[in-house]
Amino acid sequence: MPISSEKQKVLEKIPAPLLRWFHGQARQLPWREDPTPYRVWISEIMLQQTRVAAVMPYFSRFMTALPDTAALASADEDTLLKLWEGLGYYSRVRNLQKAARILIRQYDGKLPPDFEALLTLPGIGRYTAGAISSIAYGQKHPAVDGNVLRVIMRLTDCADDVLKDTTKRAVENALLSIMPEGRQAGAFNQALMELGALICLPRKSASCPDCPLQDLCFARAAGHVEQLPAKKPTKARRVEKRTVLLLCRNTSIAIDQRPPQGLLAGLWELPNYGGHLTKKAVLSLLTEAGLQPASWKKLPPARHIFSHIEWDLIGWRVELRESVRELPANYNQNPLLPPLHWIEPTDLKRAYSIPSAFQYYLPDEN
DNA sequence: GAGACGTGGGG
DNA sequence: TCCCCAAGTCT
Repeated sequence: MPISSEKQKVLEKIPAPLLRWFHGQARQLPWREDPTPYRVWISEIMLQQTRVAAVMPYFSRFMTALPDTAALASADEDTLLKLWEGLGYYSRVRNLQKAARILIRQYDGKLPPDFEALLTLPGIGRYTAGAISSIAYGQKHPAVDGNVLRVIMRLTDCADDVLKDTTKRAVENALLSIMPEGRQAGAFNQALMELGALICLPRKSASCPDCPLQDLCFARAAGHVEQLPAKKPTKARRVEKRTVLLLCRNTSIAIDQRPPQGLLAGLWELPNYGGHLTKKAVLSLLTEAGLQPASWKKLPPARHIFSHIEWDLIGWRVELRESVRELPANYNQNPLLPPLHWIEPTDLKRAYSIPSAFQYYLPDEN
């Protein structure tokens, strides 16, 4: 039992000062202006593991391009990925469309108000289902994200591992018993998150003197604020050496499309290979594919950090012979070289989604 | 339960 | 430079 009855009593004192603070200090955010179910849904998906500042431009653009579930359900893959390019966790946008198609088929194109029904939709887990049902529909259901976890673990001076599902469930239960009904349910959830985002910040960044709940906070009283929330240490990410090729032919460059599953699924990329390839190795690769290098330039090394992988990158810029107008018919039979698409750099920006992992080797903008 | 899944900002 | 982390979900 992570939260004693004594602490549960204190939690009961939270809603009033918290809501008062929220109504005075809440940020004006695009999705708060007109919190329709669709807008709340899209914003919540974008906000998963992603900062408000990063989401802002994506949200407006997305809402303009795909203003409702019908538009989302019928959007083509390229449009979808382009709208998400740079946001990361690309399965989110695929799930968004899967869910939209389900909504069209089963729910008259609308988000259902019930937590349980929302939970069945792809991409919607307990947090998001709680957020949509409370914010858009005024249903009394908690929405426990990283902010809320931090706030509650501190208020109750609880050192349970917040990465554990049982901890999250316990917090949901504690909140369910103290949160208000109706319209205020959504405000309460947002207020908790807002407090975590603006005041009850991680580690040394916490601004306890500004906190509307400072007098109710057990961690503050015990001097434990900086140590909470507790998390099991993260495992080191694995390092992968890769070699990126910037292949140029006249004004065009070569890109290929990543497989539909896994890391950066379906996004476009510069051709790249495991390991750090020597010039000789790249030469034999290209020669086997029937391509004729004319000039070479070694590009500076770069490091790209994903959540679970680290790419240790080197790159080669290879100018192909202009005389090679047509690619050899067998080039895409070469298992070493993926099917290449030769495109103008301006078209790349216009129509293809490229993960930021390749930014270091993309031709300069101008 | 643990690992896959991105990116960029801030201390 | 390095490390933490941000409105999580799926397998």
